[in-house]
Amino acid sequence: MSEQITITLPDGATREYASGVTGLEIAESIAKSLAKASIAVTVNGEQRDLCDPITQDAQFSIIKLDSDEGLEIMRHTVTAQLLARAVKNLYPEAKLAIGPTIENGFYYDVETPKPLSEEDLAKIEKEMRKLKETNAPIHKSLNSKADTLAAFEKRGEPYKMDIVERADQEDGFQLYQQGDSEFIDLCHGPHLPSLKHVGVFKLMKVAGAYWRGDSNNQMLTRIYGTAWRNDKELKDYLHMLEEAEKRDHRKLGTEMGLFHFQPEAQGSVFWHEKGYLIWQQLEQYMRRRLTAAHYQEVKTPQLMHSKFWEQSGHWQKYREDMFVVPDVVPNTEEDGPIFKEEPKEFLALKPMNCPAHVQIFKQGIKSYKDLPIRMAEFGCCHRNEAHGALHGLMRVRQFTQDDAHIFCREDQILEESIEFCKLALDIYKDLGFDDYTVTLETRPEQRIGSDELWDKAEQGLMDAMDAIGLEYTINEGDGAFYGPKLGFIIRDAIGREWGCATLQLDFNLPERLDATFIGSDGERHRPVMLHRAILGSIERFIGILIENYAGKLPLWLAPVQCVVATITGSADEYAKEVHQKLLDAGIRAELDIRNEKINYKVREHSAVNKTPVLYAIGAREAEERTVAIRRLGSQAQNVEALDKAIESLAQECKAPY
RNA sequence: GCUGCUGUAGCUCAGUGGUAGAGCGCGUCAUUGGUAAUGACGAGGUCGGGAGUUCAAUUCUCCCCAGCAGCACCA
Repeated sequence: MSEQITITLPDGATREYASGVTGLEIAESIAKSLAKASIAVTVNGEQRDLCDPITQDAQFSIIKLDSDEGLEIMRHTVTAQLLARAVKNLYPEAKLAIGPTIENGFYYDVETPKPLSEEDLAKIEKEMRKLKETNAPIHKSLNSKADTLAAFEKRGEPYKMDIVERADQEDGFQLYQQGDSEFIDLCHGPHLPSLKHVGVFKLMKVAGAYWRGDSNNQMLTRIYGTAWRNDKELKDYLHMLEEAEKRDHRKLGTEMGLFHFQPEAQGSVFWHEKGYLIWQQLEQYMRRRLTAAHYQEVKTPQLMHSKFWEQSGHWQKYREDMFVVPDVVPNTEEDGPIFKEEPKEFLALKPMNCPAHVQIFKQGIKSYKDLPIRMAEFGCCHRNEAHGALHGLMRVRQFTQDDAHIFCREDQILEESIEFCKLALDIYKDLGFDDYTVTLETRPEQRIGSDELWDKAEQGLMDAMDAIGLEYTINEGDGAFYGPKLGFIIRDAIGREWGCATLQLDFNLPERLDATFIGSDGERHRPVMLHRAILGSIERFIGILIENYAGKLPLWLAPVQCVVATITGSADEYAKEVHQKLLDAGIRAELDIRNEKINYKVREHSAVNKTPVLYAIGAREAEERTVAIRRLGSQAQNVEALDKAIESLAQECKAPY
């Protein structure tokens, strides 16, 4: 086989090699040092092992550990080779499932007779280090389905066998092996050529996970770990984790006295006055934006009869997430049953606002000239979320959506979608989020409506995106049961992503609930419904804001914008006057004339309460009618004349819209 | 809902088979101070709930409940 192939390097240079040349050989032919640093290669856009033969002309590049791909390959090797083997060494009866890489690390799912706990991690980690010390080379073999199954059967690995059995291919199964050890792992690769390329790693935690992600299946132990090129990278990462923990809105919310939860109302928020001030600022800001965008605000019932939800389809498709209330007078006898009679009629708390909005639309006769109707509601919804899903403000059972439904003609979809996207992005900018991605989520298995309607709906959203030039990725099967949706995902200050805004195109509900308008032809037509939200849930969005700003909210959102703190009791009277002037100027201000030192007050209002502005008032300020201004996060003190200071602060406290 | 871990003062957490401790916070007093914790004293707890083992349980066992992490789900 002396056929020649042409290899094109990233810089465009080409080189000739005999067919069957390996990535390692190519690297060696370029430079010995390069070969040493290589851990894998990319051949025509596909990652391959260094030892894979290349048999046709190819675009070729070398992957080193210093690239993102290289780091991911290293993590992959750490989990599949070190972690998996360490577990098998320590617990020979363990069964291996899968071990992929994830953001910042990796995990491996294993089944052990006794679930592993965090205490086992140190032992496993030690074993991993021992294995790494061997610096063993990693070999790969290609195997037929039968041989692969036999190999895993011999080792008692039912999960691996399941993966192989479900695979489409008949051969070419890649098995990786360290040196001459008995241990093998199935992997699509590539892997490091040798364990000596492994950097630093740390096992983080264990958690339960279902085999194949299906809650009907066996629960496995998932071992999480992280791996980096060197100690510094690991340290930085651990530091970032600490930072995320510090920003936890549950912790900050408690410290700042914003809200609390208690067991009798799990998943529902007790908003304290300060937390509710944030809420009101946000809600009022949204209301101003919606009004300016020609939305009309409405309010609809919490409790509605099951017949209503049957019509909307929620009773059939969504009932397990709904709170259902029997329409029966409860029994008041002591120790008696709660209900004397078997309830026959049921009401349900609304989990969504849309069907109610259709009812408002249906009152009276609508003309094509009335459309679009943009109906908004800060709608309080209840959903019976699984206990384990509840998480602070991020996932609650009672939440308020900044919801709206746009009833329009088909010819108005494009413009309405475009206007919505512009509005959403502009609002995010005001709220401090500039970084976002967009997804299109298509028809799920559980759905109502014909395939033709779904085709039309999905196409409609794609057209709108194309018209604005917004890039999007498609998530198959993630749509709502009544229509496809567009999702806006914002990225916060420490790089975490949150799905918030959504635009859902719905041809189904108007039909189900028989909403019509009279067209220019005098005939009845179906309106299209665009379900849309920008914040998503106000509760959750406040949680995101708190974490994004680490509690240091921008002035216009801060529950207390300015604290007037006295240095000495002799300044109390003047401080009271300053406080009143701030209130008169519409600034949310507090007065602190406690018998405490200024150091104490500064710490409390800054570090604990995160108040953006502090006016320190001593005898000097009272004498000169000034204020000493201190900003959150700064040591600087600015002395300004009282009236001037308040005037500019009032200006600064204005909401962005 | 599933798996694992946790539950002690308002908060953060020590601790023990013989009914409990710290720091912060809170209250009182002293202190009137100049920018990220002034000092002293004091009050405050059926040790998540129930059952069991035991002479004795906050401690050990079991069952519930709740919280946390992850899974599944999702705004």
